[in-house]
Amino acid sequence: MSDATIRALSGAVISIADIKTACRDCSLRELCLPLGLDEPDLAALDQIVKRRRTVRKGGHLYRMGEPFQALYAVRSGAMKTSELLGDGRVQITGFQLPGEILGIDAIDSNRHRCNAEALETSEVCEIPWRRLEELARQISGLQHQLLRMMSGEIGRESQLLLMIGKMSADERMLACLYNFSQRQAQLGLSATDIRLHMSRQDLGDYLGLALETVSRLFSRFQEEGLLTVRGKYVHLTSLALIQRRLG
Amino acid sequence: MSDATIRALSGAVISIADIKTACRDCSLRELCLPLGLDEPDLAALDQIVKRRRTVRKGGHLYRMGEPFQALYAVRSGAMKTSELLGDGRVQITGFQLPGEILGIDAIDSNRHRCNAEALETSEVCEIPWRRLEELARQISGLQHQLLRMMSGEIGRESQLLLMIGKMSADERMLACLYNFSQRQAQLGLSATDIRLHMSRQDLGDYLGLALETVSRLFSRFQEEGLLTVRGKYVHLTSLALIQRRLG
DNA sequence: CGTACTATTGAGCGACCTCAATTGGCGTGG
DNA sequence: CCACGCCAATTGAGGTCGCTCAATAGTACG
Repeated sequence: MSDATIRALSGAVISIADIKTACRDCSLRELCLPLGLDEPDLAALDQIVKRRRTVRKGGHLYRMGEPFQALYAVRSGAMKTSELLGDGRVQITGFQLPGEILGIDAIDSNRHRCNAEALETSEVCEIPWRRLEELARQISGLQHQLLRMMSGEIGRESQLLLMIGKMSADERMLACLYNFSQRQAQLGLSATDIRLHMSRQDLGDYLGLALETVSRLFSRFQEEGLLTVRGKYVHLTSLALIQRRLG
Repeated sequence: MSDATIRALSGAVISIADIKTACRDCSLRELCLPLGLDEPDLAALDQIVKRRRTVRKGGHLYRMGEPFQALYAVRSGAMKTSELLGDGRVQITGFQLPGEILGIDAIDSNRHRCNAEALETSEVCEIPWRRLEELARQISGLQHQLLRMMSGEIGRESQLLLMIGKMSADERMLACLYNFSQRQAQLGLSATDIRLHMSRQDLGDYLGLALETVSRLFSRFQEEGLLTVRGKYVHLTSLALIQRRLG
C-alpha cells in the first residue's frame, strides 16, 4: 500500500516516508513553493504532495508531448529542460537546482512542451496540478507563491533571451557562471567554487554556443586569470572582476 | 471625478465609458483574461478593471525598474517589451497584440523588469494587480485563466529561445513571420497578408539579428518566391511552402 | 588496463555583422 | 504643389566571431 493510499484512507496518519518528505521539515522550504506559508497551510500542502520520486542520471522526468499531470519540485540533484527542433538541434531552456519547480510551461496546453532530464541522480517531489490549483484557491499565500514562481520563470527566460540574443560568447559564459555562483550561494554553498552539473555540450546547448567554444572560453578565462577549471569544477578568482566585465 | 471614483462610491453605477470598456462587451473576451468566465464573474472582473489608457506611438506603458502596480491587456494597437544591456544593446522579448497581457514578469520582484512601448497608438485596459490576485482567489475560472496565460508566456519565451539559440537567420525570420500569420488569423485577420507593426530594427532586436540582415532576408525570400514585401506589408505566397521550410 | 566517452586544441571557413552609400517614403514648410 | 529634409529601408563591401571538421588528450568505468 502506497503512502498516498494511506493518506487517502486516513488523513491523520503520517508514515515515516511522509515525515521525510514533508514540506514542513524540508530544508528547502524557504526557497520552494512553501515560502511564506504558516503551519496549517504547510500541512495542507503536505497532504497533496504525492510522493518522492527518484530520477537516475540521464533519466527523464517527463518528455515533450506527454500529458501534464503534476508539477515537480527538485529536492536534490539537478535537472535540465530542453526543447528539440526536429532535426536533432537542442536548446536547453534551463537548469534546475533544489527548490526549483519544473513543469509550469505545460499548464497552458495540458501537454509538456519540453523534456526534463536528470543531470545526475535526483529526487523530486510530485505535486498533482489539479489539487495544487484547487488548494491555491483556498490558501492565498500558496496562490501568491505559485504566481511568483511562474513570474520568476518568465524573468529567467527573458534574461537568457537577452544573453543569447545580444551578448557575445564570452559575455554569455561569464553571465552564466555568475548566475550559477549566485544560485549556489543561495543554497548555502560556495559562491566561488562551482560544480558544473552538466557537460560542455549541455552548456553550449544552453548558451547557444558550440561545445568547442565553451571549452575554448574556459581555457581563455583561465589564461586571463578570471578562473581556474578542473573538469566539472570551476573556481572563480574574483566575483568583482567578473561583475566588472559584465558591465 | 474619475470613473474609478464613481464606481468606488456606488458599485452599481456604470458610466458610458465603463460600458465601452466592459469586458463583457469586448470583442476580445475569448482571447483575453475573461476567457471561460460566466456572466456574474465577468461583472466582478469589470469592477476592478480600472480604466482604459491610451499610449501614443513610441510612448511607454511602463519602464524597467518602475514599481509594479497593474497588469495591462492590449485592447487595440500593438506593443513591444524590451530588455536593455547597459551599453544600449536591446533585446525585444515580445510583441503584444490585442487580447494579450503585459506585466506578468514583474509579479515576482514587484518591479518591472522590461520596458513596454507602443509600436503604434494603442489602448490598454489596466488591471490592478492587488485586486486581481484577490479576485482570482474567489473566482476559480479567473485563477485558472491567469495561470494559463502566464504559462503561455513561458511557452512563448521558450519558443523564442529555441529560435534565437538554434535556428539560422532565415529560419528565425520565417518562423517569426509564420507566428505573426497565426496570430493575425486568431484575431480574425488574414493569415497571408501581414502588417508589420514594427521596424526592421525592432524585428532584428527581436530575432537577435542586425537590421540589415532582416532587410536582406526579405529581399531573398522575395527572390525565392516565398513572399512579397512592400514596406510594412508582407504577403506570404504559400503558408504550406513556409511550413515545409521550417521542417 | 583497455574501452568509450568527454574535453581540449588547432585550422579553415562561412554566416552574419559592421560600416557606408544609396534609395524610397512621407510630412512640412516655402 | 513642389522641394526639401528626415528617417526607414535597401544594398554593397569587407571583416570577424564562432562554427565545423579533425586530431589529440584526458577521464571514468568495467
